[in-house]
Amino acid sequence: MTITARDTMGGLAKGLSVIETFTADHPRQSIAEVAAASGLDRATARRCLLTLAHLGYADYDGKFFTLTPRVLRLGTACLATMPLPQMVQPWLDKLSEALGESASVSILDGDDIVYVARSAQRKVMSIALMPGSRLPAFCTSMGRVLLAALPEAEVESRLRDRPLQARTPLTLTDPARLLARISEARNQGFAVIDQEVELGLRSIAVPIFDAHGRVAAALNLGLSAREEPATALEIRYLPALRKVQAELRKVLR
Amino acid sequence: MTITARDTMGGLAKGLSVIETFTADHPRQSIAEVAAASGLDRATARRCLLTLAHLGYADYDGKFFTLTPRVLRLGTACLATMPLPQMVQPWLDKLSEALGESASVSILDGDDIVYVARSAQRKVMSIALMPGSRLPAFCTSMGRVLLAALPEAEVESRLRDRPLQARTPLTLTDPARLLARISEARNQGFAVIDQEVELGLRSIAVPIFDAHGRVAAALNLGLSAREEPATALEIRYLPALRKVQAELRKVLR
DNA sequence: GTGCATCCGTGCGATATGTCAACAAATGTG
DNA sequence: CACATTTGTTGACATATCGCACGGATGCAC
Repeated sequence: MTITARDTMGGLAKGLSVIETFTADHPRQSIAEVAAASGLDRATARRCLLTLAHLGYADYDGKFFTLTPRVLRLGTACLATMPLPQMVQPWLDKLSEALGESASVSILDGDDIVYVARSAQRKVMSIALMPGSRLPAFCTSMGRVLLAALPEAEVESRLRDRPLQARTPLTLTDPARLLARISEARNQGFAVIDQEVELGLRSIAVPIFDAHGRVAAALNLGLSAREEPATALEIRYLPALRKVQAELRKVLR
Repeated sequence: MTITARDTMGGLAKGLSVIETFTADHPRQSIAEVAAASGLDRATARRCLLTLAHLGYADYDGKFFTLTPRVLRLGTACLATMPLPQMVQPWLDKLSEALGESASVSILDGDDIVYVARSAQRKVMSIALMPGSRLPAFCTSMGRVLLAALPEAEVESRLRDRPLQARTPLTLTDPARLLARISEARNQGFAVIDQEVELGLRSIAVPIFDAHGRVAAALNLGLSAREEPATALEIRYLPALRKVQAELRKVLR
């Protein structure tokens, strides 16, 4: 079935894009700012914003709009519909407790990985990660593992199309070398990252398969960078990850 | 300024209500199911759903729709715009580490408290709480403290209007007694809950004030229920909470 | 104050879209 | 298999809404 203009609602698309214009850099916006950021006409942006305010998704002080926590319902509605988080959470808790490190599960959404479950132990990252948090896929261990599950050509075009922004001096940004690392992850069945997201942080990830053998998500451990070489992570942590991977493979879908 | 029909966008309101029909109980819905749940005409629900699918907020297999992680962006957009989580996170981390217990900050949204930041230690609750998670205000320590900041008449009408569902045999559901406990929280400046949310779980909360003296949020500690009487929590944990409360009062807004 | 710039709210014609009804296909039922 | 029910889709019409343009308000520089 082909989608025609008759089958869609422009107003909804516009309103959602308005919500997405609110970022950490632009938490309070006037009508004109939202219009500029979303590419909508001011009159249209105004209608979207007033509608959001009327429904309780936004506050309006007569000059600026801000989003309200009500918007969070939309996101939690989504998380709640995913069976994955609830299935993996007990395993994450066991894993992180046994190893004394933070364990997480994420899935791919566009160019980002999205955390869907997490069991945090001591803090090694400067920012607090939580379900819903996003990180670029290309420089994270879970991202590499998830990208490795896609067709190679797809990955290649993705890496070429978007600018890859280095987050630390160690971040790999060369598409060719990234592709090589992703291939390596595909062949080995795991990925190790050494301080490419944040200095002092290493991580190791494995894919999570469902019963059909499809990649459903990625599981990782976040570790502080020590003196031992990054390759030691594989020996020390991979067996535990593989064990959870095998268990989840039995129960998923 | 009064809001007229000319100033709003029906399509946006309908689309958002469609998103909210997706819950843990209804993760996969057909057009007719969404129409019934949202009260929209089938044709209208269909347009909303096709639009969401077209924009990548939903998947469609020809029969059922599901939400995609892209919807999470809406929620995280909201969390990212809130200055509070980032301001309080370091304090939460310090507090939870020093006491070895989980600390959280939440705000009020309607009848629910919404977690906006959390630093988890050992697990005492059966469900994983995270930023964006919701619990009913009336039976939580943070909820009591936040309700105490509202006008008494407002609280009274809220407690009367909604049915108060007991979560454990210990949950208070009598409006009059709840009002008394909320008044107590207002007078004392803190609230203690003993296994009203979940058996085995106690918690103590204080309000977080901004520099103007307005209640900006609530801060709590989640504790496992032990043999000591619940009143002992006050002596053991209140000083640390008061300290963070005082520090945050200086830096907020 | 004047001129300039920006922003908000509003009126209007053109278009998009909601509502309702009808219909065909799918599904359930005896 | 015949029948009743539900579901997805389409068409037509009334209405909502878009995008544009204008006027008034506000703030700023000089």
